[in-house]
Amino acid sequence: MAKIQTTKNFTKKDVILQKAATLFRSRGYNATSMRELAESVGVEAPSLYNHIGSKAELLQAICFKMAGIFIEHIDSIEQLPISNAQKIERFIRFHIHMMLDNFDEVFVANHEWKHLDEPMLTQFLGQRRSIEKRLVTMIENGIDAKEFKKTNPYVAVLLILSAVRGLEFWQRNKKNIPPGEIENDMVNHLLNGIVK
Amino acid sequence: MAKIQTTKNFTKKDVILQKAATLFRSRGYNATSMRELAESVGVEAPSLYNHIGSKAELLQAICFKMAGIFIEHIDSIEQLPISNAQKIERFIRFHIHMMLDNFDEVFVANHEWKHLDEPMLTQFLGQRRSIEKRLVTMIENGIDAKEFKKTNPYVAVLLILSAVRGLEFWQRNKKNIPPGEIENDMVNHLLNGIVK
DNA sequence: CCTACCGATCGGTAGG
DNA sequence: CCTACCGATCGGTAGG
Repeated sequence: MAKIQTTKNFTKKDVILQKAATLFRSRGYNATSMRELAESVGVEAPSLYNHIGSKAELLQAICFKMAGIFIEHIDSIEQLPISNAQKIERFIRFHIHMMLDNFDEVFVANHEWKHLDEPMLTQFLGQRRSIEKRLVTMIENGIDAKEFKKTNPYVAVLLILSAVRGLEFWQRNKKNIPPGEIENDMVNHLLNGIVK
Repeated sequence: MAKIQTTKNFTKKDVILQKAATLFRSRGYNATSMRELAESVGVEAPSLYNHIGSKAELLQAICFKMAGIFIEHIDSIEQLPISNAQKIERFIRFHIHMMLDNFDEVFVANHEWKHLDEPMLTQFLGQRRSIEKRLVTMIENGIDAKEFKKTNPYVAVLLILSAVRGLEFWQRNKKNIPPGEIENDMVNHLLNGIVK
């Protein structure tokens, strides 16, 4: 029996979505033309519309796919029988892995969502706020349980999310530091600080 | 002798620049049309060109003005007779104040710089890298002086810069927390962590 | 999947 | 500072 060929299990739509993520990330949503996208896919611009409905639809697909992945991860974390500090640490590590492994898509969801049309814009912001709220609750619970110092939980969550998001810039600099070292240094910094 | 009127010491160009910063921040550089900008200034689009050279020039002015302010601040900090940890703390507080007081312009310099034309793009990235390098040196010196824990100094600098930049999102949420509390909580988190 | 082409909108200029 | 208008480019459609 021959081995089943799984290498090219991507539909044309998948390819378009992936190329769109790369272009939206590097040039921005508005600055990316459908002609550029078509060229990067290897067809003429009108041919794209045999696989997709519109440019806006591509942005929506990317943003909601990423939001869904984060929500799913928080769902799973919340049910674990571990301390709040450990939950936050898990989330930070997951977020870092997402940044490193799905750079283009996470970047687009983080920066280009503002070009979503209504009502998706409102819906997306609602999902993001929900993620933030659930993290805030973890911090609050951790403060109550004396795991964390007293601090404003919203400030802490925003600081953590933004700090990890900073790995965007890393991709450009590309210092050759092993990813594991980056991850551990960031987790230590965000949980325990850098001052001796 | 009448009191000299200083209230409206802004040139039309200043007004245009300020409105441009607000629009570029909220809608993005490419998504902002000169017609929108004109309307927000209160003239017809072609009239803008009596005061400015091009749309690209507006973006340049904003980006390099911000870069200049940060470079100037680091110049002053480097010469102070204080510890490296204190220098980093000063920079963090300065950065926070910039985020809170010059939100639109800092945001544009942080996010829309990628739409700069060459050779300004290269020049801007050079200035930014220079700022990062000088902060890295402060962290390195602090590690050598046993003020900071051993950690990758590039990771630490990127984490700090990105974390403070996260105040962008704050503006949207607008929880009513006094700015002083935000500032102190962030400084403590970035220097000493949140775990007890 | 292509060629041909659309209406809309863009940044910017001419001329006064 | 305006009206009138330009060439270029955009997202997307028609028709095959």
